[in-house]
Amino acid sequence: MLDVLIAAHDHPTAAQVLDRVREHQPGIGAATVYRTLSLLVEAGQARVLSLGEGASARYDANVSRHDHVLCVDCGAAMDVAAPLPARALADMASRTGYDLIEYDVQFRGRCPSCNKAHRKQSKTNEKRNRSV
Amino acid sequence: MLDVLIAAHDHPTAAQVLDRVREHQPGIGAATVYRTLSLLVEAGQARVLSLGEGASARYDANVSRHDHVLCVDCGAAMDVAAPLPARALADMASRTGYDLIEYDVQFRGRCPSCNKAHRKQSKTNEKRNRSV
DNA sequence: TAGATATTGAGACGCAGTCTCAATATCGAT
DNA sequence: ATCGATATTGAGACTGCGTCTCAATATCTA
Repeated sequence: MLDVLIAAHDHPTAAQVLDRVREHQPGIGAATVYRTLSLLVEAGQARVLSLGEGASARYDANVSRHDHVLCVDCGAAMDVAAPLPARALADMASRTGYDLIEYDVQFRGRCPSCNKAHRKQSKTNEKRNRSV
Repeated sequence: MLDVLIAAHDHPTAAQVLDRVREHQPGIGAATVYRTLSLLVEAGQARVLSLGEGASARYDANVSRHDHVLCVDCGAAMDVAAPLPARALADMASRTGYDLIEYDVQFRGRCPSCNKAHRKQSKTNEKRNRSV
């Protein structure tokens, strides 16, 4: 199960993890997968990401500190590093009075392919913004 | 309704917004509030935040770019500014090939009061970590 | 082998949010 | 003012994600 997560570099949702695990182990129950996922997170073997508000939780086997770039159209997520200087963290802590544990930066934009589609879209169709 | 949001500085969830609106307008339906909230967001009058994975969406009338510090215990959120240098954004864009629209930084930690409670907790009870 | 304990899967459940649709309100023309 | 067209509303059904419950099964220990 961790293997599945490690093999996946697309930050799958729990549902996707479930599907993939089922390919190897057809009978497995959803509860088990959700449970195990939580255990992995608790044990520090995986992380949960909240990428975007309506979106469901996504899992990442990359446990080291890193950030994400997220495509607003297709939802693709990629890892990036955008470390804040240690000073910034310390400043933030003293400024807010919080005891800071971690942070991450989330960039939102359009991936190259969605970007292309988007330009075409808005050229042919300036006013209407939903549908097809 | 926007007034409610502007008056609220605690980044309320949709449900909280609903409650508060109902104080002034008892008969209002949930659908209307959710709808209006989405409209406000679409119109750029409000923002949605995804603070933490299991959490429900929270709304913020502060539309300018800013970041958040979030308490992992009580969920309190406060605004902070942690602007990235313009260079960093441009670098990130060229490095990833994404067309970046926005970003934000999310700090997680413990607010002063939860922090106090937490220390006391872990002193009296080092092994057990859940329950009372 | 027998009993105690832990893990599992099916399905019930809960919750946030969305959709549907009939009822009501608003607007515009006459 | 009156009528009809259009837009907005609220109640409640519905959906999807995730959790809880619980009986069945597996594992472990003596």
